[in-house]
This record gives sequence, C-alpha cells and structure tokens, in this order.
Amino acid sequence: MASPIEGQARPIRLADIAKAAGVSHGTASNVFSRPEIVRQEVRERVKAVAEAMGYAGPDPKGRLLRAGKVNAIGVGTTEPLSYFFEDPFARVMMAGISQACDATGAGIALVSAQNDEKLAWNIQSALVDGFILFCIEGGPRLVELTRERRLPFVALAIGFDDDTISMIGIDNVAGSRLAARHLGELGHRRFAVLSLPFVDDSTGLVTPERLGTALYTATRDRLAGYFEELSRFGIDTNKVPVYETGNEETSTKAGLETIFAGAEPPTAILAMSDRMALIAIEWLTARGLKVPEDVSIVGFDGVPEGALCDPPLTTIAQPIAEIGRRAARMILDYDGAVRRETMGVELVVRASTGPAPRT
Amino acid sequence: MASPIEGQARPIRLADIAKAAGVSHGTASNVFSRPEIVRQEVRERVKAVAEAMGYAGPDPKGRLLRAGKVNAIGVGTTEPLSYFFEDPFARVMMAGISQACDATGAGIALVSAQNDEKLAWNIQSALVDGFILFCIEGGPRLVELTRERRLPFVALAIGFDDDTISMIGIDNVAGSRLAARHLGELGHRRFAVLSLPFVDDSTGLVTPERLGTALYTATRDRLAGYFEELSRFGIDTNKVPVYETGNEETSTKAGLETIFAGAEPPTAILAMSDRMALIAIEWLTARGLKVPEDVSIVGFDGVPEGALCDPPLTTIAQPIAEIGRRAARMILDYDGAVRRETMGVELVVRASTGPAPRT
DNA sequence: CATTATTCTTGGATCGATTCAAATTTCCGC
DNA sequence: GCGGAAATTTGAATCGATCCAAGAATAATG
Repeated sequence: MASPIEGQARPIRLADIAKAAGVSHGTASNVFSRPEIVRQEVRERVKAVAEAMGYAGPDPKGRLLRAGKVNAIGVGTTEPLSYFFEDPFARVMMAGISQACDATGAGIALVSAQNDEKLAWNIQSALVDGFILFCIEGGPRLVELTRERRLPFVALAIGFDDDTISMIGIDNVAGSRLAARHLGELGHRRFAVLSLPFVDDSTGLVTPERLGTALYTATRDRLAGYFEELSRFGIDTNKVPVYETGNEETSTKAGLETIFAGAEPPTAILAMSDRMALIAIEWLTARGLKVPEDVSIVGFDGVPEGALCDPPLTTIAQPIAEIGRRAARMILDYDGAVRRETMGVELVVRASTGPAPRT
Repeated sequence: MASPIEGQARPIRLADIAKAAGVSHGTASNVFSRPEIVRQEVRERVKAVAEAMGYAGPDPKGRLLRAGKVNAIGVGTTEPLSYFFEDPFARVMMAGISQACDATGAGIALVSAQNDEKLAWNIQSALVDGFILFCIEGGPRLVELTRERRLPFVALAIGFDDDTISMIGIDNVAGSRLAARHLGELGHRRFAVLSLPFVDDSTGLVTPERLGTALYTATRDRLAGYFEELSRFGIDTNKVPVYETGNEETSTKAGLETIFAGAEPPTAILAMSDRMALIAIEWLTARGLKVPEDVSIVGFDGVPEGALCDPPLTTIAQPIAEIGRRAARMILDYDGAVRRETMGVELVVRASTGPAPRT
C-alpha cells in the first residue's frame, strides 16, 4: 500500500523512541503504559523525544498480540453490512448491544458472512474477542463458520436446534398462541398464516404434509402455537392456508394474492414477522380492504415501526433490546459455559385488530 | 506427568502444528496462506494434524502484526455507540459506508469517543486502518484525538474550518438559500429560524450581535444563506428571531415557545435540521396550529423520517448515503492526499410548506 | 560510612504469525 | 548415474509492543 504522506517509509516504533531517548525499550514501554513506575525526569525526557519525533503512541497492533484481548465484540450475519442499519429488528438489537458495550467500554465490529472466503474481513479474520450471531438466514452455516474460529459466541434469532451452542431465544410457542388467542377471542374464525421460511429460499403455499416439517424451529414453533390455539376455538387447522414467504415484499405480496384469491378470504392474518404484517397492511389498504374492519392482522417481533404505521400494528413483542444487551454481556463476561436463555414475549394490542366482521 | 498448566489449555499455535507434523513454521504457514506452493502430500498431512489437534487456523492477531493491515474502517463519534443505530441521519450514512465496505470486503468498527481515555476501545486503541468521523458535536476534540493516531481519516458533517484535514461536506449556503427562497416565493414574510448550536452546549434566543459569530461553520453558513435570500424578498433579517437549540427536543420546544409567544408569530419556520423540523411539526400540531395552513416548515438533511411524518416534510436533502460511500472509499483508497469534497443539496418539496396565510 | 531497603532500569523472552533468501529435494533428459 | 533446472522446504528475521526476573542506582538506616 501507499506509504503515508512523507517520503520516509516506516512509521516510528517504540524502539526508535527508546534509542533516541537513550533508554531501554522496556522503559520506553513503561512511559506509555505504566508511567507511574518511571522516574519523572526520565518519563518527561522520553515523552519529549516521542513528541519531537512524531510518535503516534504504542501501536495497538503490537499491543494486541501481547495482550491477546481486542476489547471488541463482533456481530455477524449472512446479510450485507447495511442490514445492521436498515432492518428495524437489527437496529433495535444493535442498540441494545451498543448499550452493553458502552457500559464496559468495549467496541463493536460488524462482520458480514455474505460471500464468505472472498472478503478480507470476515468471521475468520475479524479482530474480536467473541461473536454475536444474527442467524436470520443461513444460520447453520454461520454457526459452523464461527465455531471453527473457537471464540466465544452467542446465537440470536436462531432457527434451528443445537444444544451445544449458547443462544438467546424467545418463547415462540407462547408468543404465537397469544396472537391466535387474541384473534380468536375477537370472534375471528377464518384465518391465514404468513409464514417465515421453512427452509432457505423456499416460498409458496404450504401443503398439509409439509406443515410439521419446517427446518427452522422458529417457524415450526410459531406455527404450532398458532394451530394449537386455533384448535381450541374449534377451527379446523387443516383448512387454514399457510403461505411461506422469504420475509420480504415480493413473496409476501404473492402470498396475499394467493390467500385472498379464494371464495372465502380470511378475516384475520397471523404474520410471523412485523415486516410481513406491515407489508400486508399496505397491500390490503391499497386493495380497498380496511384494517381492522375487514381484516385483522397480528404481527410478530415488536419493531418500532409497528407503532408508527397506520393503523398501528397489534403484535407479539420480543424484548429485542434486552436480548441484545444480554448477548453482549454473555460475550463480555464469558466464562466458558454454554448458556441458553429463553425470553418471554408479550401481546401488544394496537389498532390493527378488531372484532370479526359480521358475515 | 501432565503439563504444569493443564487446566488452561493454551490455544494451539501454528508452531505446535508444525512441530507435530514434522515441518518448519514456514511450511506450516504456507499450508494455510499459500497452499498452492506446498506439495500436496505435505499439505494434506499438515491439515490433518491441524484438524486433529483442533487448530482454529492462523490467528488474525499474529497475522495482523506481520501484515500491518486490519482491513477495517473505524467510524467514530462523540456520541454513545447506540447513536449509529438510533439516529436517522447516522443510519443512512452508515448504510452508505456499509455499501462501500461490502463492495471491497472491508469491515466496520464502531468507536465512541464519549468518555475518552476511560474506554478500552477508543480512537487510540481501535484496530482499524483509518477513520471516518461524525463531527456532530465536539468535532474539534474528535479530530484532534484522531490526528494523534496518525491514520488516514475523513471528517463528515464537520462544523469548523480546518484545511489540513480531509472532509466531505455540503454546500450549506446554497441549501439554506433554497429553503428560504422556497418560502419567500410562497409569499411568507414573517420568519423564524431554529438554529443548530453556535457553540457547544449553548441554547436560547440569539442576540443580534452574536449572529455572525457561530463557531460552527455549518450553523454560520446556513444562517447566512437564509438571511441572504430573505433580504432579497425585502425582509429585515434583524427582526427574524433565531433560536439556538441543541438539536434535541427540550431546547427545540423551548425555542418554539419563545418564538410563538410574540404578538406577530411567524408563518414560516426555517429549521436547520429535520430533527428540529419534525419536533416543530409535532409541537405545532399539538398546539392546534395547522401545518402548512397556519405555519410552513422547511427542514434540512433529508432523513427518511421526513417522508413518513404527517404532513411529509419539505426539506433540503443532502446525499447522505453517497457521502458515506465516498468517505469509505476515501479511506479504502487512501493515497496520502488531503481531499475535500463539497456535495450539492436539493430542495425536496413535500407537504409541510404552503402559501402564506392571508392576514 | 557501610549496609540494607527501595526505587528504577535493563534486556531477553514472548505474543503468533509471515516472509524471503538460501538450502535441499525432486525431476528430467541424456 | 549425472548435471542442472524447477519445485519445495527451511529457519532466521521481522512485525511492535509488554512482561518480568535480575541488576543498578538511589535512599534510608544504624
């Protein structure tokens, strides 16, 4: 790479200062890292020399190797880096992580495992003390990659079973039951489910035989919770359309088209993410259907956007920021143990749900 | 029998693998970093040994010292780390930076210079190849701190003059003139300005003699642009109240109280940030004043929130993401030169401005 | 003033890799 | 089986610091 402005090549090292000041490198080091044990006269002389030579202070690169600790947490995902700043869920989570890091003075390094080996800065090469993983998609690969690094890590939003890794999750079954019960109590009897992916890159109406087969446990558990509760209201869950989406606009809208194409369209939608619920509200409104007068919707996650949209979204709120905080602390206070925490969720009733329309 | 420190299994080093496989460090190193130059048989043997011993691969810490390059950009601010995820302006900027980093495979490290020396991970110790600085507040200190590190850096949103550092800014005068002209053309004649800070931690109505004295050039330039254009409409700028805020809720609302306490309240507000403009809309609405029927407002920045609020905000849009992208590239392609770029801005007319009410 | 206690300073070892010139092997054609 | 080119491997040097046991200098005490 190009050398700094000056023609002179190498930056000044601690050893150069030591030589110029006529002390050993040990003493020179102490001047910067433990000044109190150096005699004042010497300390001042060395500092003066350093100043005069334009020494930038002990290089963290060298210090790191010796100390072994970076003092930073890596946050990894398979999405591109901009995901951290654009996705509402990620943003709230990151804010929580930030708070814990601020409190202890640790730094945050963002890592994308999008195209793996190709990147100069990736899970394998990131200079961090541990990882927090957003296992949105491609979770298994991300976990595998990170495991090889042999650093402490916590998996969040993890969608698959693996008892050997630390993770912080939520009670998906309880959450989806809350959602379904809420709608059931409002009198709804015709439902549709907008589902998160069963496996990567698969979308479409889910056939009955695939219903129990979701690879991702989050999907499976939420579906189970919905159905469990719907059954209690006497609903035949085999008749409830479940549309698998990629949690983005195109497939979600395709799902809505499909769901509302039938003769008896649902009066209530159970969406496995706020993202989908928000898209659904937009789609329904554009189509002239009123929320919640014609169709009620319950989301899942509890992102801030849900409170701001029109109508405000009824949802199952995760303690997103708290999860972030705990994850960060897990890495910061790592003690070698595998920790698994399940956080509670709560139903937040806003205006996207109302009584079932009278037929 | 067992080695002295049995409990603390020291992580396996490359040298351990080399010894176990019966090759030199040089060869062992090549197996991982330049496998093509190692004979296949040897390569496989070494890899097998590494696998068997549970070697995590070459430690980036060691590699770093040798290579000298971290492959990551540090983004610094005087705010807490959560600022990056909570502030709309910062988020869009970070998304731009992320895109440039994704494209080249670089990583991002977040650095807060909030309480300086105290933190384990700060401007002095962050492992990065260069810095992008958000000079929101305490800019001078942040720049000074970073300068000492002697790494390439770019200052963004910088509010003060210093020709010796690289920066990317916007044409503040042109932007504020656009805002003022827009309102002037709509027939407004009674104005008020919600100003960014003149100096840190100062708020309140600005006395005429202080008007030209803002330490921050962004504030000074925007004010100059407003006044220049207002004069062309024959407005006596000495009579235009300018209220200095901290760009947050409390002082902005205090400013509004003051501004609207007079006998002849303004029909148009020039806000130096969208943040303030949004707060103003909320405040006015709560007070029963209609925007834009009673009062028109023009913001500054062009954050996404401005398009979503009610009414949508007319504003001077900066190319925020593009600034982020350029800043990242400046660091990534650093060549030792000081670069200073000024980006254009544009007036985005939405619904927060309308014709002046008839008196 | 000698002796002991105390405070500083020294220089080698270490952290974990990569690099490169030199030494060694292997490969070929004859 | 030999000479020389090509392919591999070696091992010392380097990156930039911190740590620590041991030695040197200074201060305190009898």
